[in-house]
Amino acid sequence: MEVRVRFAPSPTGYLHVGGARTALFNWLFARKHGGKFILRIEDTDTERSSRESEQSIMNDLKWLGLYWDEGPDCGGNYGPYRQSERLNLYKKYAYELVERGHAYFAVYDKDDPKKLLYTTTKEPTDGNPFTVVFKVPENRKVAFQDMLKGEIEFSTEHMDDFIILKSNGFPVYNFAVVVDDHLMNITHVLRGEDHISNTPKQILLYEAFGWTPPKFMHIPLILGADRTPLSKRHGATAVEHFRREGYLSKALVNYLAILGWSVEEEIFDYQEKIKDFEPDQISNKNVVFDYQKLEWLNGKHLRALGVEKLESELKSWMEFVGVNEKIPNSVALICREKVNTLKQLYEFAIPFLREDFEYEQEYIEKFLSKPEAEIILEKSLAAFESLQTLSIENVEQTLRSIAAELGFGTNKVFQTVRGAVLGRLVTPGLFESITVLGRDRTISRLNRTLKLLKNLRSGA
RNA sequence: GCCCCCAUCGUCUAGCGGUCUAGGACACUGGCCUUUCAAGCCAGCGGCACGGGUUCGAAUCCCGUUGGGGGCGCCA
Repeated sequence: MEVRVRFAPSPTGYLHVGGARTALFNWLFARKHGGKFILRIEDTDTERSSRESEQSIMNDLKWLGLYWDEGPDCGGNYGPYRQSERLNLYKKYAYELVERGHAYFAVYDKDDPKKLLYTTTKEPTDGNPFTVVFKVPENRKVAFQDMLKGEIEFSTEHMDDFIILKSNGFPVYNFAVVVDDHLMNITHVLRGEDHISNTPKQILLYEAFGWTPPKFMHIPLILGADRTPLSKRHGATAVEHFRREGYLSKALVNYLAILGWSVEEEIFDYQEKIKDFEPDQISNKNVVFDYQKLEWLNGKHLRALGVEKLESELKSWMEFVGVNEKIPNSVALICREKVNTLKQLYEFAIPFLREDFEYEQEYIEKFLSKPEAEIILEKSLAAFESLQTLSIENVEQTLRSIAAELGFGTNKVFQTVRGAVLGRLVTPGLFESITVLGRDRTISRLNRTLKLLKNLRSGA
């Protein structure tokens, strides 16, 4: 039988990392088994659902590379894939349950909807609002095999009858999932652990219909550093935020995969990990989201990128955040050695992009204003003017001999020059930086700094 | 309150009764490298929640306690 799994977000906000992880595991499972990954939008909460949120969730999923085979945008043989478009189905099946004696109508006072008037098994026609309520069998054990946690058993003595169809005609979550998962031929339900206690209710519904339930797997939740549910208080949770901050989607997915899943080599491309994915290898305890490890991992991915890939990642990130600038590959290549995200890389590259870069106050105080600065810069200027082409080797040789000639430490000379050509004290390697800037720009920057130095003198 | 799930370094984990003086990764600390900052390499710090069993032997099995998480909606 073909494996069919689904990711079923409710479009009430952004895609957060928890949802992304659930989606990833479903995607991995489908791909591993050559099955289908379905996207279903659970928009039965008319108050909170929105099309904007649905769209942003789909955008984020695509950015992560978690493409679906069937969904509201691309269709499929089991549509519609938006629950709000399946209302007739839910009504039909809810009424069928009433006919079979597993459910009943609950009628409320139209002036006081909280007040239950009576229950009946005939569709009410008195104009009062009514719901369809599932009748939970008394004193039954409901058990299921969870793919991660083994057998889980509940007793119906702790369960009350529950509404399956609201008075506005919309289904309630527990009912809609069952109808949809069955009708869409879902074989495996991989979802968050917060759904464990919903499972017995759903199984009762499958039984009432005489349907076979899918296999269930409940994935542990992601927590913040203080072990409370991950929220904005702990930092970012939205996938889009990480994108904005300059994380690579491959790195984010890699981190999400590794979070609770132990593998020999931690750094990988999830596309190549499909064959190794075994859902029962996932840890069965809640995990704490570690921002530092994510950043470390992103740095690893960033530095491993090929030149063209680095260029295109940088370009699409800048488009995404609305930065209008062109970073030459030569600059990107030397900057990425020092940073972990595209955003950090961009900020590191700024002094290379603008001739009117600013000087850090610390540079001026600690180096430019020192008496030795002028001679260092003038010597450097003269040296670079006499060089035709720059290479890392001859730049290094040039600067070292200036230090030797003047009898200054290399640190003093290098830092003075570094600030003179880039305005900052923390930059990529000096020799690489100067080589990338090229002879002319290096000379004009040295001149500019020398002019500043003189202004400083006369002003003082 | 009731029901369910979970429990190894700060964090993510390896471990599935003896090979564990508990291994790895991130973080942290120190060293090397060195032109700043990183990267890289090396070293160090640091843990089986507690109490009972079972067993010749327990991080590993059982029970309890404690702790954390989830659920108990005309939310999903």
